[in-house]
This record gives sequence, structure tokens and C-alpha cells, in this order.
Amino acid sequence: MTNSLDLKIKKGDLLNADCPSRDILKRLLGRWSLLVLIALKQETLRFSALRRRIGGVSERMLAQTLRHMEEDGFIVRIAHDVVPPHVEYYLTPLGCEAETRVALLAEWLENNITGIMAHRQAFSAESGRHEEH
Amino acid sequence: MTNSLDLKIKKGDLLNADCPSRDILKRLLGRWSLLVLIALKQETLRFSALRRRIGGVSERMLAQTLRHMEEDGFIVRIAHDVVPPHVEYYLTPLGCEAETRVALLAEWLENNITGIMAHRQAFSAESGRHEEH
DNA sequence: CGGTATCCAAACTGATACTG
DNA sequence: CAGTATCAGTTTGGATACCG
Repeated sequence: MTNSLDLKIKKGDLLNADCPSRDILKRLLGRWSLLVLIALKQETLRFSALRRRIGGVSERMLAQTLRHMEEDGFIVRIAHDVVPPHVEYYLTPLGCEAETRVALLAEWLENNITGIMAHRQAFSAESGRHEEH
Repeated sequence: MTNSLDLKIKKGDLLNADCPSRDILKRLLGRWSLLVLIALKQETLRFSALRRRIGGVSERMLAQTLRHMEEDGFIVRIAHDVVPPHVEYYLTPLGCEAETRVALLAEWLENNITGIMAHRQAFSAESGRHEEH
């Protein structure tokens, strides 16, 4: 059962350019995907509610992101057949698992944001005195 | 001490477009930053070694990524003043912390990659029969 | 060896307008 | 309400050539 195909999907191969994880990673950690995961934590939201929740996202980008996430199995899209349209999104079990990992990262980041910003400023102040970008 | 400035950096505000975390997130989860974190886990590497380790990265992108990560305080760059040049990179304590969070996500992803890929194929097979995009 | 400079193609993004 | 279509601006990314 350990044929050549298994070798292409072996664990810990993210550093390999041919690893398919790269694709998923790109979508999972895209600018908006991560925020969608967090926004949908524990609750079902409609398209417009989601858009209001996630500051700065355009209709186009949100729609595209949601389609990709549905395609990858992170969220479920339910379109009720009424007028006006009523569409709901919520996380799949897989999406929930991803959300917990992403949330850990996000939480850590928010707790360390001040220090990071400070370091960035100190760094550019000391080494960027002679070059402006 | 709870003035208006604190309100702009309050926790859990990633969904707000004005939250500075957005900037950091963009860099931390960029295409290559995450791989650099993983590659430098527990070891110091030189530029070219890092480049060999991370499949598919160009010199330009690696250099840019490393500069950003140094600026944000995730890595340290040590340039030994010899010919030929010898430059080493390693994680700061902050970088290590980030790495553990990122590694959790990466590990989970690699363990679930098969299921995700399968879902994606099944999804496009069932709903993409009439449109090829 | 460890980069930077330049050029160019492709991808991403948002504003706007439109549709069922 | 929940999108899609189109267009234009910005960013990203790689190839190549060059430099200290």
C-alpha cells in the first residue's frame, strides 16, 4: 500500500513546492478566509450580516472567498428559495477545526500586536535613517 | 488609563478594518513567511540554505520576506563580515511563539489535506458540470 | 555568497453598475 | 437580498542581470 502516490502526500512536506498543502494554505490564510472563519464561529450568518461583520471586505471578495471555502469544505451555503433571497453560511466540522487553530494564532497576534508594532518602529528608526523605503 | 487610544487596540478586534493586526497578519501569513518560520524552527540557517529548504521561493521574494520578518521582530539577521559573505537567520523568542501557533495549523492542514482535496473534487464534479469557470 | 535593480506578466482588489 | 460583470488600479511574483 506504500506506493509512489503516497510519497507525494507525505506529512511534513509543506516546505516542498509540490506539496498540495500549498494550495489549501493559500486559500485558508487568504486575506479574508481567516476572518470568515472567525466571524462564523458558533453562529450562522447571512451574506450581508457577514459583510457588515468583516470590516472592509467588498461584495466581490466576500463572495469569492465564500465560494472557495465552500469548495474546500470549510463552510456550508444554504440558499432558501424565497424572495427576497435568503442565504446562510455556517462552518462545517472541518471548518470548526480550522477555526480553533486559526483563532489561537489570531488571539496570540492580538495580544502581541503592541510589541510587534513597537519593534517595527524601533527597527525602521535605527536602520532606516538613510533610506526611505 | 482607559482612554480612547486603548479602544483602538482592544482585543478581538481583528474583524474591524482599522485594527492594526491586519497588517501584521498579512505579513505573518504571507505565502513565504509561514514557511520561513517552519524552516527556522530550532535551527539557524544561511540565506542559500533557507532558499534550498523552501521549495519554489525566488531570491527576491525570500529576501523581501526576511526583511519584513526582521522588521516585525520574528527573526534575527546576523551578517558576518567576511568574504565571501556569511549571513545567518534564526528565530527570536517572538518568532518561536509564532512558529508554534503556525506549526499547529500547518500540521492540522497536512493531516487533513487528503479529505479537503477529495471534497474539492467532489464539489466541482457535482456543481460544476454546467460551468467550467 | 547574499543580495539588489529592473522589467514585465499575472494575480488580487475594489468601485461601480447591473440582475434575478 | 445576494450576488455577477466589467474595468481599472495596485500588488505580487519570477526571470534576468548585476554588484559588493
